[in-house]
Amino acid sequence: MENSLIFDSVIQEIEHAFDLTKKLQSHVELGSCSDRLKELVRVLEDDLLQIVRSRKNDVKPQKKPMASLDVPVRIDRRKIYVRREITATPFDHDHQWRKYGEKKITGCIFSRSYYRCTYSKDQGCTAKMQVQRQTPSLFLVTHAGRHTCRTSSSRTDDDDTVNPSASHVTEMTPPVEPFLLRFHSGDDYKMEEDKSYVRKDMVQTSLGKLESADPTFHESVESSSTIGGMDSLNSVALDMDFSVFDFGDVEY
DNA sequence: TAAATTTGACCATT
DNA sequence: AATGGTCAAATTTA
Repeated sequence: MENSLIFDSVIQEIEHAFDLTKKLQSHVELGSCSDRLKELVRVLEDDLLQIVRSRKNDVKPQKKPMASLDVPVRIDRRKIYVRREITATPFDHDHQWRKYGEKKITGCIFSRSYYRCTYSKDQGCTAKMQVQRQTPSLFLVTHAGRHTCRTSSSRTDDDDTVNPSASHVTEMTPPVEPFLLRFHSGDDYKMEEDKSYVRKDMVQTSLGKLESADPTFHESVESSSTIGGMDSLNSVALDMDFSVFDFGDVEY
């Protein structure tokens, strides 16, 4: 029980390292670094990728990793229940959400989106949700607070319990088509789809809705001929379906 | 035209 | 000053 949580946390850290390495590699590839250095970074990235991939061969944590995950840990009034999960399908069919903000987060490629319950106003429901796209196909979803609203679509629940009857999760369509991600110089990034780069401001990332980019904004590729691992990342990401990896209380 | 989203401003925290 | 969360006016969508 406890172990699966730790296991997932470690994997999470490695994935983070992998992401950082990709960043490093893009800088190295585009810069005037020695071939030796470029090679080293490639090896590093490959090694991390292998570790992430090996996860599939290990014992997967159950869909319901911990009983305690289902029990909101409430300490005091200043803290509210928070649950985080990484998923390729950041949908919540049981509740309606209203987006109220979007923010560029330092160190993150994609913007973070902020949602509150649609009925927060008329029913005083305080449930909130953040969606942070981390890779082309994975989203970190942070739920904060519990739904107190009563609507036709929300069932009995004292929800908040992670309740992915496996079918409910797996039958959902992935929010976006797989596509490649590459970094450009500086903090800029661009999407690659069919050998074309897409301008950053053309990319919509709210709740998995990815608006098809305007073709007129495509640019040709110059230097980044082979940044390996990106294809691999895609496949890895798609292999990793729903899993809960963390939870905790957060001050508000 | 009501509801939902977008987006820069605003604010609190560090 | 930088950062992240929220507000709210403008804009888009159904």
